[in-house]
Order: sequence, then structure tokens, then C-alpha cells
Amino acid sequence: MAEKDGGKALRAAPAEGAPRRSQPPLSIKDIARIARVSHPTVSRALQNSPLVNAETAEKIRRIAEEAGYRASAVARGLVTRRTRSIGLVVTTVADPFAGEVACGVEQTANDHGYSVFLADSNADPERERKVVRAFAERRVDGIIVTSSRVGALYLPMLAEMQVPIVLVNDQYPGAFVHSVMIANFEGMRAAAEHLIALGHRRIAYLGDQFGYQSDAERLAGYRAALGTAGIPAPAELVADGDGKPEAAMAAMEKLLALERPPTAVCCYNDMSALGAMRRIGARGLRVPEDISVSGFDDLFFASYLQPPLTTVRQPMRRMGRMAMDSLLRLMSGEESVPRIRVDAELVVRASTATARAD
Amino acid sequence: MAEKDGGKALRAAPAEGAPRRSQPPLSIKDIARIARVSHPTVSRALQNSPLVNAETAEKIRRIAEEAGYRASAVARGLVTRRTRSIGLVVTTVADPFAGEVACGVEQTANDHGYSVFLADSNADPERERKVVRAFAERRVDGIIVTSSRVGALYLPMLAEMQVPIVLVNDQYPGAFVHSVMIANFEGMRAAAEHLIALGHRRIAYLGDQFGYQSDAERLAGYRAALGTAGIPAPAELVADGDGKPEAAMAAMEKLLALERPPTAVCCYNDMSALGAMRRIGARGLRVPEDISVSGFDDLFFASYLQPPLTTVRQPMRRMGRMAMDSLLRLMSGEESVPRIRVDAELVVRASTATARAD
DNA sequence: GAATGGGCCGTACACGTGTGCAAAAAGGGG
DNA sequence: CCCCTTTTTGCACACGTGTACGGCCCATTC
Repeated sequence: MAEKDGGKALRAAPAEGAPRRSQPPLSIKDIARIARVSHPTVSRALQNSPLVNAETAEKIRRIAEEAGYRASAVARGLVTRRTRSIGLVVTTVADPFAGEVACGVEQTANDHGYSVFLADSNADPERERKVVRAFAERRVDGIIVTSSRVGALYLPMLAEMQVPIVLVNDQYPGAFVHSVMIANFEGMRAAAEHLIALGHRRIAYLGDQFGYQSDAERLAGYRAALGTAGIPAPAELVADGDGKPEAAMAAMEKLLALERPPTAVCCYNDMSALGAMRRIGARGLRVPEDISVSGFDDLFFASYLQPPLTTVRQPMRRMGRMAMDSLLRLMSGEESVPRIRVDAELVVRASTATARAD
Repeated sequence: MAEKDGGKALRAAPAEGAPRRSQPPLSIKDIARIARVSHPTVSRALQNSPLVNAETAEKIRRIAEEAGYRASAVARGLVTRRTRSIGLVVTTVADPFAGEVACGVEQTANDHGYSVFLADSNADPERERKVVRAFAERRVDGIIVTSSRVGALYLPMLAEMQVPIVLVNDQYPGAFVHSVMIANFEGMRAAAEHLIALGHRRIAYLGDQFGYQSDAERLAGYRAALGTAGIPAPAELVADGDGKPEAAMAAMEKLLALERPPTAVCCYNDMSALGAMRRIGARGLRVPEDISVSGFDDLFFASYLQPPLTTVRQPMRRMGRMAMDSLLRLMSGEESVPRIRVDAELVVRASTATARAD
């Protein structure tokens, strides 16, 4: 056996040295040869197994350290059938909301020794299938999906892959999957109530026509606040954006063109509010003197706008952490809370003010 | 041989069925058994190798498809010694700049069949070492690092890991690594020249005290413009932020408190401009009537600010794509352009205007 | 009809790690 | 000194895929 190993090693090293420009990284067997033990002993030593003699283990660890040995997660993943990696699907990581969530996910993942594969779906179902397929081939131990518009679509994949999935602010309510959701209804209701308390009676809602569930819930919260206060919410005051500034500008334009334009507008999110405020300013109107504007998310720029944006805060990074925590629990076999609901907090700033006297 | 395989399969399937809740994903051998061929034939068929009979290959592919077989990238990576994955290091993916770059990297990576590991360094050297170590263990084929403040630190790791690295806007100029860099000097010089052309004579620079190289280059561009125009740039007009709005507010405060405050300020980046504008507004001054402000990056919110921000555009997503393209070339053994320089484009909006008459 | 050759397939390994089991070594008691 | 227990180590395999090599079958050629 020593002959076989030694022979191979001797052949491999110099023979490959010349033609190959980069020699492969050292393996557990290389360390074993140096330490004059068998490779299983090295394996056990590096895992701090109590099955190996303390000083032998120490010696092996020292040699491995000095040689700059890095255990192959690939080989380990093959034999243990656990890669200690997860897949993170996001519409696009360039979106500030997704970026914050990803940040939270990544940090807790790394803290627990997991690596995360990032994939942008671009809200394209075709691409979405592709990235999940890639995750399946990578044998990820779990998957987190943010703001998917096709959350339910993951269920069959889940069944096929046998891998736990956690959704963050997904758009399908009924599905019995694990998820971390913001309190859309209560959050938007609080924003609307705030505007009502400021004396507004003509309050618009600038939504996300593709937002499905979260948009529906926020719209419901807006309606509930108005309903309770006995304020009408005519259809003309509900405008459709797409969650981005550009479409929000067009939607705001429509609202401003109304015979009786609103004196306040609840936006689906901060990106929409960005577009709305821009349009209002472009029309020579002022926020909040002429129109009050509220957002949702509390993205980093909200407090730096002129005027600072009143908005409903989502603890995005924390939600990412919570999603990862939940996934960690699921991956270790424990059951986790199926649907985690996160409270939203109204942050009042200067973009909302008392209504102008009609 | 049929006996051995069959026997093992028969034992494995029902014996494991009861206690294990999830059976392992099907392997190439399972497909081979169904198709009544050997597993190498399946392997070749799925790779579209010409070494296997066309109709046999077709049949195998059909069976694999119907069975929902997903080849294990883990096992393939072990034998081919190429994982078709890369590592992406970023200070934090919550930063809009990093998010855009990551988006570009991820897209081209996926288009070429590569998966990307995401890791936030938080500008913490300790954590940075940790993530690179993780990448080494994952046996990534390449690494991309954005805006690292310790770019040179990667050189020894590079040597150790035998893996190509591409840096995006790194902070060390002299190092002979591959990188994609924005034209910091020319970009900021253009911004300063623009302000000079508007009649400004007292122009400040709000920099990034930790920005090292990119800050130094942008500051040099600013100085060059002023120097050429014969305009003094006293030290009091160079204030230090940290590239984020909060510190920029403090820096702006100092500039405003000067005996002769500036009539224009060139900010290191858009995030700094955000803070600067906020502070200016809070002091009851107006942009651009009282003070002109310019940024750098052209982040998504720049055109939606009040007033829209004049800034120097960095094609961030494209830079991410270029970095990945460069890395793809390096990984396939070709040589690539060592330092790719990307032109910056001044985008004039409404945050800059002609100087007030003194 | 035998030799040659090409197309196609299977056998045998390799990749680097983890682990059950047996064997060896060490220690302790009679 | 031997036997038994405990500690420590090595052997043999497994994980799922890729590939060099040899062999089989069939067609072609001398």
C-alpha cells in the first residue's frame, strides 16, 4: 500500500509538473503522506473527531495549516450529500429591496458556514425555471426566493428537488409553503390613517399592477382605513404603476389630470413614491404643501429626499436574516413556523402634512 | 455485473424507503438501468457525444427528461476539476453600486452556464479572508471583487488558489492584476469643468476618506480642472466623507460653516451627493440656486431627486458584464486585457446651474 | 475466408472526502 | 504472562460523474 501510494505520488508530481501549468490543490492524501498517517486519520483530525489521538490530531492540523490545505467542499458534498450551500432567487439584485434582503440572507448564511448562490430571475418565468434547474444540479440544501410573482410555481419544483424553500414577500397567500411576509395590510392602513388624521379626504392609491398579492393587501389596507373613516375611495383614485419610478410617473400624471386631483397619495412602495414626487414637482406643485406622499419599504434614500419621505418601514435585512434562520431550521430537519409575519412600522417624515383648506 | 447492480439497487430502494424520508435524487446509474445500458453510455449521451448511437442517445435523453434527472454538478466538478462556478466578493450587496455590478456579473455568468457565489465582505478584512477561504474550499473557477479596499491583498490568495481574479474599481493601481476600472480622473474633471463653465469659482470637493485610489483619482481630476482654469483649490474646500450620505452631511456642514462657503460642490459619489443636498436643504439653502451639486455613479435615484442630480455616469451593469467576460476568457486559458478602462459620461441635470453673482 | 477497421458499448478506473468495521496498539487486572 | 478492555489506526468502500482503453459486432477489403 505504501508502495502504491508512494509510486503514484512520485509519478504524478514530476510527470505532471512540466506540461500542466498549475498543479492541483493538495488533497487529504497529500497531508496524510506528509504526516505519515492514513487519509482517514487526517479526515478525522480535521473534523476534531475524538477518535484520533490528541497530539496526532494537533500535528496533522499544524501540517495542514502550514501547507495551506483547503478541504474540498465539492468532494465532501458528494459523500455527505449536503453541500452546505443555498440558492437565493431574486428578481434582480440591483433592486434595493432585494439587495437588502440578500444582504441579510448572505450574512446569516455565512455565519453558519453556508455559501449562497445568487440568481436573478428578472421576473422572467423562463429564466426562473433555468436558475432553479441550476440550483437543482448544484444540489443546494435549500432555496430562498424573494418577491417572486410566481411563488406557487415553486411548489412542484420543491416536490421534485426534495429541498426546503422559504419565500420572502411572495405573491401567493394560500400556498402552504414557508415564508416571511411583511404586514402589508396593517402597514398601508397605518399610512392611510395617518393621512386621514392630517385632514385629507381625497386620498389616492398608486399601486403595482403586477404586484398581485402584496399590492392587493396594501390596497385592502388603504381601503379599510378609508372605509372606517367613511371616506369614499372612487376607482379613479386608484392608479396602476409597476413598482418602479418610471411607471409611477405616468400613473401620477393621470391622478393629477383628474378633475378633482387627490390631496394625498399612498404609494405601493418607495420607488413608486420617487416617481410620483418627481412628477408632482415637474408640474410645479409642492410636496407636502400641495400634495402629501407616502411610500412603503423605507429604502435608504427615503430620509434623504426633499422632503424626506413618510413611509412604512420594512426591516428588509432582518427579514432576510429571518428567512435564512427559518431555512436553517428546515434544513436541519426541524419544523419551522410556516408563515412568519413581520410588523411594518409607519415612519412619519416631511412628505406628509395637513391638508390644504379646500 | 447485472447481478451486482441489480442486487444493490433492489436492496437500496426498499430498505432505505421506510426510515429515510427523502430518497436521494436519481443518478446516472438509475437512468442507465432503466435504459438498459451502462452508465458511461448515459454520460456520453447526455453530453451529446458522437461516440454513442444516435437513436440510443435520443432514447436515453428522453428517459432522463421524463424521469426528471438532474446531473450532479458536484460529482462532475469533482472529476473534471472545474466547478463552473465563480465567487463574487462585494462590500455589501445592499449598496446600489455593488448591486448593479453584481447584476451584470450574474447575468453573463448564467448565460455561460456559470453559477455565482455571493459574499459580502463588509469591508472587514477578517471577513474578507473568510469568504475567500470559503471560495477556495468551494473550488470556484474564478473570482470577481468589487470596490475592495484591499485589492492587493488578493494577490497572495491568487497565487495560493491558482485561480484567476478580476477586480472592479479596486483601490490599488500598481498591482498587475486584471481589472475593470472607471475613468475616475477624466470623469471628475469633466464634472468640475462643467461647474467652472457655469461660472463657479469657489468649488468644493466632498470626498471619501477611505476611498484610497478612486477617491485620489477623482480628487486629482477635480484639481486638474481647477488648475487649468487658474482657480485656487484651498484645502478648506476639500472635505472628507466616507461615500455614504450620513458622513457626507457632516462634511457638507463643515463646508457651509466656512467663512466663504463654496457655490458648488463635486461629490465623490451619488450617495454623498444625497447627504450633501439634504444638508443644504436643511440649512434653508436651495440647489442649484444657492449651491450647485454634482455626483458620481448615476445611481437609479439620481434623475428622480429634487432637483435631478447632475452626475458622472458609470455603466455599472456593463462593467459587471465586462468583468465577467474578462474572467471567462481567463478561465478558458486565454489571456485577457489586464486593465480595462471604461469611459465615464457626464450627465447634466438640474442640480447644477450658473453661479450666483457674488 | 480471414484480416482490417470503424462504430458502439462496457469495464475499470479516477476525482477527494467521510465512515463502518476490523485490526493493531496500549493499558490494566488477574 | 495472558486475557480483556479501551484507545487509536488503517482498510475498504461509497458518493456520482467523466474518460482511457479494450472488446464486440458488423461491414469492407484483400
